[in-house]
Amino acid sequence: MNIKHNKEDVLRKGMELFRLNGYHNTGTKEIIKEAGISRGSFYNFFIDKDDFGIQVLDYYGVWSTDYMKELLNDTNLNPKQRLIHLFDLFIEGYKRDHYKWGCLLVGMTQELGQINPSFTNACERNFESFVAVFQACIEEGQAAGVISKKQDARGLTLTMLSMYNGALVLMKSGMHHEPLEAFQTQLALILTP
Amino acid sequence: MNIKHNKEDVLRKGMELFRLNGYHNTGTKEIIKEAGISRGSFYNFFIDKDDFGIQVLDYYGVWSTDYMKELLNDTNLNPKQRLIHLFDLFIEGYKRDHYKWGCLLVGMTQELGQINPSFTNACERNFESFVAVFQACIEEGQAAGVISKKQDARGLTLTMLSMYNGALVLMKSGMHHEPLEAFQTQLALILTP
DNA sequence: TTGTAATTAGATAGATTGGTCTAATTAATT
DNA sequence: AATTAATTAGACCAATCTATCTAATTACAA
Repeated sequence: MNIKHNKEDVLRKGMELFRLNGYHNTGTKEIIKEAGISRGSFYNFFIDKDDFGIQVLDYYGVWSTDYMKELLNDTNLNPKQRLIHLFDLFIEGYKRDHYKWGCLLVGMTQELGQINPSFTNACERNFESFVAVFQACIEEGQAAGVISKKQDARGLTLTMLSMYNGALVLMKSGMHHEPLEAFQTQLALILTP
Repeated sequence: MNIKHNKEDVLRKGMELFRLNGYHNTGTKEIIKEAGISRGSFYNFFIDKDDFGIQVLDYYGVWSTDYMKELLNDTNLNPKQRLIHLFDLFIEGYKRDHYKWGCLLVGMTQELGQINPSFTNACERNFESFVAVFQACIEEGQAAGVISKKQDARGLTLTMLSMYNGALVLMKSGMHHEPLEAFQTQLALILTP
């Protein structure tokens, strides 16, 4: 028997398409086709495309933070090493897929930020989840004396996330690996006490 | 007599609208109306919307780098101070306009990166212009011993640009001033030798 | 002034989009 | 087996978008 197509499959496929091609460049037609469901089912699951978009954002947020939490709980490494390891893994993944992915939150913020307040809220909400996860690790590292205290935990987290998101943008613009490498180099510098 | 509406006015208005609302969220209808020209004139100036989009990107690149060069030639300040001053001014501007602007290159990269190779090229080309301008200043600062040499000039430039672009994304997502402040704090740290 | 070029408003075409609806089929439940 | 619920394909609609075209007007140059 075939595996049943459920709501989560559609969300995952939508996440994939939006990350690759953006929100407006992905039609409901394509989502439906790629997810292998019918038009009727799509509009049973979701009120409209915007509703779907926001659910995709939240799905992406949970999907990402779950993985991040997992990596940042690796007690074989100290907090600083965990962060570096996490980004090493992420960047490896981008490289493997020829730098075609990007961060969905970055893309959606840019594309829909000023348009629809629901999207703005969803972007900020999920960015704040990212911040929370990273900040916990940085606080632990600062307390243990393995992460620099030159900037407070929240500020250092925002800096690190900014640096990473910005590097992904440069990567996607066609520079590929170089900005990621610069990020890795500088990350080690700013984390070191 | 009224000031004549020329091609440059349309480019400037397009730049403004694309920065505010994105490429797909801005119709030719709106561009034409806001620029105060006729439909016919628009398609006399530009082959199609994509052609217009790319010319807007290059216009934004020149417009930005011109201003950046001007600020980075202020010999009353040393190179490090010039960079900090430049970002202070930019951030002041964002604040004054209630954080509604963003970087056009970031937005276009995200929205059209994987879609149209002409756009990808235009984004990378203009990002490289930014890099060239910043890198010259950083090299000067490193040679003069007022900017850190922990990372090479190109790497430090990419890092700084990433950090800034990423902070703008967080800003636009609704966090407003906080990520910008974190950026300013960390910028001083990474530039200091 | 006359003739040429540029610009205008706006109708219109053609394609695509998001979203609804229906009638048939499949799956689940009692 | 009988009944109810879920899902399907795809026709369909209204709105929107890019782009073209026309006919009238304006600006400019000889």
